[in-house]
Parts: sequence; structure tokens; C-alpha cells
Amino acid sequence: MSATAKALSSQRRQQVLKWLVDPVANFPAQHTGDLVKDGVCVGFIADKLGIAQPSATSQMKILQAAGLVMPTRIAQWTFYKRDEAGIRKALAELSALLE
Amino acid sequence: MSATAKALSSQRRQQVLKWLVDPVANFPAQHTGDLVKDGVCVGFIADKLGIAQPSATSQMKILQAAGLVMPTRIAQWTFYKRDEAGIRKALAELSALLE
DNA sequence: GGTACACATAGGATTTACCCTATATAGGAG
DNA sequence: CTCCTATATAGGGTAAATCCTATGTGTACC
Repeated sequence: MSATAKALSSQRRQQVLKWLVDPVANFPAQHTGDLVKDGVCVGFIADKLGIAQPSATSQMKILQAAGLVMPTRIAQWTFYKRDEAGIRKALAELSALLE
Repeated sequence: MSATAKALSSQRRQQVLKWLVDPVANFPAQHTGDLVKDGVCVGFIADKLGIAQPSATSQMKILQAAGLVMPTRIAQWTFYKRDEAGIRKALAELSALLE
């Protein structure tokens, strides 16, 4: 049925989505990759969550699988930003689920 | 943050909410309690889910805690029906979470 | 009061989710 | 080619969710 709700069931993942609404306000400046256009690198997300990098990677992959964020690979970095179209779709899905 | 998403993160619970949209179509007739007005008794829900009665009780309590269903106690039965106002509220909450 | 029925609660076993450390992969710089 | 950095993957330990059986509680009926 809906994997979307499962992706949203974790407070950590909800938090990340919120942070990514305004990356500039919530994360340090990046030398490589634009915070808004490209997204936030995994390392910053891990630091802010207070968890190890592999754990952050895992969480971001769950959000990605649900279509809520999209990754951009540049050099050795992976930047994640919100997938606004996917988020609208997810919300529509949840709406259909509940109607 | 949102306990709503957690309540919706289980396929079983999503299923129950769907079934309760049309109780007459999805559950047998009840001698006591009106399927629409009062809701569906726990026993029927447990049977349809294919799980034991205590497990069904537990799941329904999670949905209830999230404000998605409301119980009606009549004699020795507990009937559950959708809480449409609560569901609208939950959807608004999810919407706010994602915006 | 005693029995029968439906649900609630308690306790324990199994599965799933989550996080960590260690290691592999990939790209950039020298 | 070698070293360094950032992320990905693998493996394992711990916590949480989910299920079950057994038992308790409350109501109806005789």
C-alpha cells in the first residue's frame, strides 16, 4: 500500500525534511555544491542529526525511495534536496488513503 | 512530532481505515450495534485481518490514539468507526509537516 | 449466584528498525 | 600511481513493534 507513511513515521526523517525546506538557514556553507540548487551533503545531515554517516545515508535512502528527496552526485559528494513534486504526490497519496 | 504518520505506517492499520469507509460492504451483519452508526466490533476486524483478538485490540488502540477512529462501547462489544473530523485533522497535520 | 460471551490486559517470543564500527568504492589532487 | 576525502555497503548488536497464549474485567442471561 503506502510506503510514504512509513518513510514519514520516523521523527528523524520528518526533521530532515523540515530542515531541507531552508537549507541555508539550517546548514553550514558548502564549498562544493549549492545548498539550494544541489542540496545538502550527507555529512552535514549526519552531523546535525547527531548520528554516524552510514546511518544518515540509510535514512536518506528511505526518504529517497519514498520520492520525498532527490540526490545529486557531484564529485565525491552526494547532495540531497527536497523533491517538491514527489512530496505533493505523497500528500495526494496519503489523502487518497484516508478518504 | 507527528504520531499520525506512525499510526499510518502499518499496512494493517491503513487497511482497517479503508475497510471502515464502507463497513456494510466489508463486514458481516451485526445483531447488536449498527455497522454505520456505531461501527464494527473488534472481533470482526480481528477475523478480517487474520490475527488474534488481542492483536486487533492493540492496533485499534493505536488508531484511536492518533484520532483516526473512535470507539463506542455497547454491552460487551466495542465498535470502532472512522473519526472523519480527526482524519481531516490528521491530513492537515501531515500537510503542514511536508510544506 | 453462576455461566457464557466479548473485549482488555499481561507476559513472552519473534520480527523489524535503527545505529554503530569496519571496510569497500569512487573521485580529486599531487 | 598514490593518497586523501566523502559516501556506500556489510555485519552485528540493541531497541521497538507486532504477534501470540493465558488471564482478567464487565455485561447479559438464566
